[in-house]
Amino acid sequence: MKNKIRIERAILNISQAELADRVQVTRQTINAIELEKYAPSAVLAMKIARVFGKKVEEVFELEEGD
Amino acid sequence: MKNKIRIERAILNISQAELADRVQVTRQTINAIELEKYAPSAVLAMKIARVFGKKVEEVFELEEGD
DNA sequence: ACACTTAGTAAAATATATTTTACATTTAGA
DNA sequence: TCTAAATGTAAAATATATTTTACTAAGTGT
Repeated sequence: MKNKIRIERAILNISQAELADRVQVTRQTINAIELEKYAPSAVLAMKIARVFGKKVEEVFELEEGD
Repeated sequence: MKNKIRIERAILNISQAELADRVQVTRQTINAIELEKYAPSAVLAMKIARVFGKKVEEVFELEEGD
C-alpha cells in the first residue's frame, strides 16, 4: 500500500510527531506507515486523510499485492 | 467504526460470501466487520469500497471512540 | 561548533485483525 | 413443508498493527 503522507505533511508543514499527535498514535507508527513498513488500520487511514482534508483514496493507494 | 456494508450489498445483491470472495478474505471476516465486531484494515476497507464503487468515507464512518 | 528539532530504526510487549474449522440459526424458494 | 442458501457465532491459531523505550543520525538555525 502506497501513500502520500510525506507530501501532504510537507504541504501542511507538520512533523511526523505533530501528525501522530493529531491522530493519536505514536510518532513511530506514523514513521512506519509513511515509510511503508506496514499498512495502517482503516480507522487510522481515515484519521490521517481527515487531517489532510483529503479522501482516503487520495492519500493511500492499493498496490498489486494488497 | 460504523459501516454501510449491508446496504451496499443489498444494492449490489451479493451475499457476504460473494463479497468475501471478491476482496479475498473469508466470509467470517466480512460478517464480523459488517456486524461491527471489529474494524477492517485500510487495505480491506479500500477493497470493499471499491467493490461498491464508493469512496471509503461513503462506506465507513469514524465514531467518537475511534 | 553547538543546541535543537526531526527523522530513522530496532526489539520486545501488547492489541487487534484475519483464518480455520465447525456448528447453529434464519431466510427464501420450490 | 422441505431443502438449500445465507447468516450468526465461537474458540484457537496465526498474522499484523501499534506501543514503549531507547538509541542513532540527519537537518536547521544561531
